[in-house]
Amino acid sequence: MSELGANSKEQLKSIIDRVENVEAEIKTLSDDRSDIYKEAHGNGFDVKALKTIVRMRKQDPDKRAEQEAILDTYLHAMGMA
Amino acid sequence: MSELGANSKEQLKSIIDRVENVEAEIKTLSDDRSDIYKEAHGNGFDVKALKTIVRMRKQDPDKRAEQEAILDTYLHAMGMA
Amino acid sequence: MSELGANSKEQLKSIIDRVENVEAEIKTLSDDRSDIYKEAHGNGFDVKALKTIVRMRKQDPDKRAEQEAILDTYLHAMGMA
Amino acid sequence: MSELGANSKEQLKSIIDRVENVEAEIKTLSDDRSDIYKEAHGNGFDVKALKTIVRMRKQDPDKRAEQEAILDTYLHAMGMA
DNA sequence: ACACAAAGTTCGCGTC
DNA sequence: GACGCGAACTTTGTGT
Repeated sequence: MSELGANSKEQLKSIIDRVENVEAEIKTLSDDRSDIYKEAHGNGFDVKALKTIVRMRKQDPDKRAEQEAILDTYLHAMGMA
Repeated sequence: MSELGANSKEQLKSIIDRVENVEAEIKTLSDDRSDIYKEAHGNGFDVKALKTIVRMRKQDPDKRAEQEAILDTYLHAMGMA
Repeated sequence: MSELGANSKEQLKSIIDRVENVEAEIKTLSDDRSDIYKEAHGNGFDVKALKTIVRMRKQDPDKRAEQEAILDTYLHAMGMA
Repeated sequence: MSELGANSKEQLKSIIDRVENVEAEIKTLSDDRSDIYKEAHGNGFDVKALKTIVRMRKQDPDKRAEQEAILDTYLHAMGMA
């Protein structure tokens, strides 16, 4: 099997290293988020609902309204609304 | 319909705010990672292969722990430990 | 290292085999479901909304109402409703 | 608000019905799997270890495919194939 | 009841 | 823009 050139080898190592570094940082922040939710839960908040709020605020309002309209149409057709 | 007291309301806003802040940071880092892959692609690397490498390096330690866990717990289950 | 008795060995093989068989059947059905959604999509339906309907019909109405109430409270407190 | 025509309404009900049927079958099989593990547990097997074995057997082929994919695509990326 | 682990589901990206 | 792949999130089960 062929060998990698020295330059490519160094490049490869560097890429992997940089990716793993940012992923480690992401992991830290993700843990921070978990801690916030845990604290909120300790203060009596419903975590599931909190996550729903965050998700809704991320969505584009127009897109959201459109999805809602489709869902309503289907719900109505199914006799669920 | 149930109302939140002024304190809870502030707490709620604070929680959402903190979560959105960490998620913004996560987004930044996630974009950084994408950029690294973009650059690597520009240098002739196959991004899919790079991601596979990163994933495998992450799984290797887990895999090793799993192997040991199997031996331990399974031997125990069979009454040999 | 200890050896498994012949009986236990056969039992073990049987267990693994039976589990893998049911998992194969589950996979088949899961693929069938995907096909149904794919066909629905081809007929102009919004798959995301369809899945929402299915999920809602699975939920206990009382539980659902309770979750809705909490969410409404939070939404109101955040000035989103 | 938008209404569904009679045909679409019937189509919709049919889709939901078919999905719920396959999901019911999936649920049955999933329960079967649980029963197998319950029975195994009654015979002295460690369920967690059994699940680990099943999971590893599932991952092994993936892993092998991954190894080959790495070689192929990575060599290609490095201009060696 | 809580925390941790695993399964299943959903979302987004790159590809064709 | 349809599709498949891989990652992220949600939810369910389990052990403490």
